[in-house]
Amino acid sequence: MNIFDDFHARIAAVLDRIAGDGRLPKLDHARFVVEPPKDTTLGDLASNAAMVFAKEAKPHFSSPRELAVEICHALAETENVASAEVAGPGFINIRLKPKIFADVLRAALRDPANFGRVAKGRASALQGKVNVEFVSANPTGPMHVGHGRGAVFGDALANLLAFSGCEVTREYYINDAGAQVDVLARSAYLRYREALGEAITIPEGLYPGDYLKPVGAALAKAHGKTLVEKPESEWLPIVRAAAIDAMMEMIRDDLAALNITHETFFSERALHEQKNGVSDIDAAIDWLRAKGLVYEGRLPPPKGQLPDDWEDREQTLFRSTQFSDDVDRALKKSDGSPTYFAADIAYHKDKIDRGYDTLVDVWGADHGGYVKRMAAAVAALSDKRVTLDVKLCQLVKLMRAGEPVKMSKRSGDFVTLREVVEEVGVDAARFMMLYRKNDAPLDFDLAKVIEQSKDNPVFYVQYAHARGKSALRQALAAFPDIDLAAESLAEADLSRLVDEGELALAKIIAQYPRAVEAAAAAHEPHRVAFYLHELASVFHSHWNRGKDQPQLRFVKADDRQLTIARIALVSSLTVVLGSGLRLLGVSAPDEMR
RNA sequence: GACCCCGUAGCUCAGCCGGAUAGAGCAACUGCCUUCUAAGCAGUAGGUCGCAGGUUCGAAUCCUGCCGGGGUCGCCA
Repeated sequence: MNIFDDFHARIAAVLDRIAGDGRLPKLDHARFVVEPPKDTTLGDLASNAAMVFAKEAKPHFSSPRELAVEICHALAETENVASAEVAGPGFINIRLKPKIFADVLRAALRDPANFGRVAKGRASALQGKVNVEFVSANPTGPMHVGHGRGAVFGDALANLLAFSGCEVTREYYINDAGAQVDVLARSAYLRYREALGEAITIPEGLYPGDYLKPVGAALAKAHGKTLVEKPESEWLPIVRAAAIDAMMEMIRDDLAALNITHETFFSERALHEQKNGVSDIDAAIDWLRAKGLVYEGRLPPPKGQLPDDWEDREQTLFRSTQFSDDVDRALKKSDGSPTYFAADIAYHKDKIDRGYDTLVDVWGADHGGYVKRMAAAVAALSDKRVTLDVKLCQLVKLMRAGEPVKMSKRSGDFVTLREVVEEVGVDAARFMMLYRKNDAPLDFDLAKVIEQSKDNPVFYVQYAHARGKSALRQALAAFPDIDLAAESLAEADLSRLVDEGELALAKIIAQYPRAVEAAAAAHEPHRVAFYLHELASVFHSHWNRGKDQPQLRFVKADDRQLTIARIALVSSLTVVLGSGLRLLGVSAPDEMR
């Protein structure tokens, strides 16, 4: 139940009726909004409908206010409207009867799992099949904190979209082709020889981390000394495959520690494999070539700093400029092998062929320069049917009590994601990474996120949930026979909720469906985190009023019916906190210990 | 040189498909614990929304140009 949707529809109906009289043209209802007013004393809902359509209304309405007046008159006749007034240049401010908020609470209590879910067919952006590709860390070592941010972001976004009616696939693109997995293989090979008793030194350019030791040991166990005698061309594919498998297993474990699982793992290497003499990459390039979007040509040298080894040469190019990229992009390296971009084209073509309507790619900010060409490729490959939304996650700066944590990748002395999760816990790690817009840098303070105080938003929101549950326990202690089940509380006489603090809580609970929908449509999970923080704040505030005014406390030992009504309110609060935290992948504890 | 992101309170950031007096947390200051968990709450103070133009009835929000910070810039992934 979304009261904002409800009134959007009511206003749309009024506009249609006026249009039926010939006093307005057919209007695009998506242009106006119904939202909470800036100042809650103005009412419960506000709409800009009359102002947005001022131009269209001009022939029959001398001012936006005049149109607003007519809309208000019509709305005042509809259910649960206490008043509808025009304000300022033509705002429509609506005050609702408390009954509608009681209805909202009942909706939350009767179907806790689905409260806030976006109604089917509501928003066109929230339908169909969506592929969320995230993490896609190279399988060359353990995940670090930056990977973790993209991981948590992608996972929460997938949760949100699934909750909002999309059919969602979580996907991981394994970069298991190219030079760096060969480097991985050579590094693992050294560890293999080490496991056989050789003394090794790891040269510059190979991966020095200890995490390859078990891979070497496993290889030694499986192959004995047989690989030592083979030339690199023979051992490399064997070692590489084993090392990639081991790295992916490690990465999956790292992700599992954050409660993240992907439905699909897609191998880049598979795109390079020849089937009947043709790879998927060849096929994708041919497909584009048939559309006239691939040609042989020369690229101007990059401006600014010219690479040392720049050589002007003819190459295979994709006409990404036809899809508003800045230059056409190379598809083949100088040795004739496909570029990373060419593989990515084949990969995205595969996703499009699998029938997705929307593709979301979650990348690190250092890939920003890659967005335009990928968007161009998806537009070309799908004839502009499929939209690609690339979400760039900015860097995470790891801090400890205000001081940056020193990290040096060179010495292998960097803090892994796993270490962070083990230190602060899944809940804190996830919440803090989502309590920031994805394109803003994030300071992650290891000391602060485990602090149990209101300064820590994770704790603050979880504490609100625990506090709510505590109130339910207290109610049961006072009235051992009451039924705390949500569906029973839904039958409470909610007209007993008349205090302004109680109503304020009900009103913000009523905003949950709107917050979820907006977050999902914008692909911005952080909005849910901020909403929950605000909800918690309203709750803590009301709770504390009970200190000076005992009659406002949730449990009234001398008034069973009032207690049940208030407990119903608290229960719907925990429903919403639980629902929102679940979307973020953060637990909602019944008590804080 | 080009492209992308960012610039909002002392600090960290919300708000941005235009809407009413620009918000929160921290830090500062003042109050509230014989408690349904003070692990919290109430209040005070703090702003040329980087600068300058433009569009509009209306701009933190959209457009243009600057300034500052970060990122990226044939074959890396």
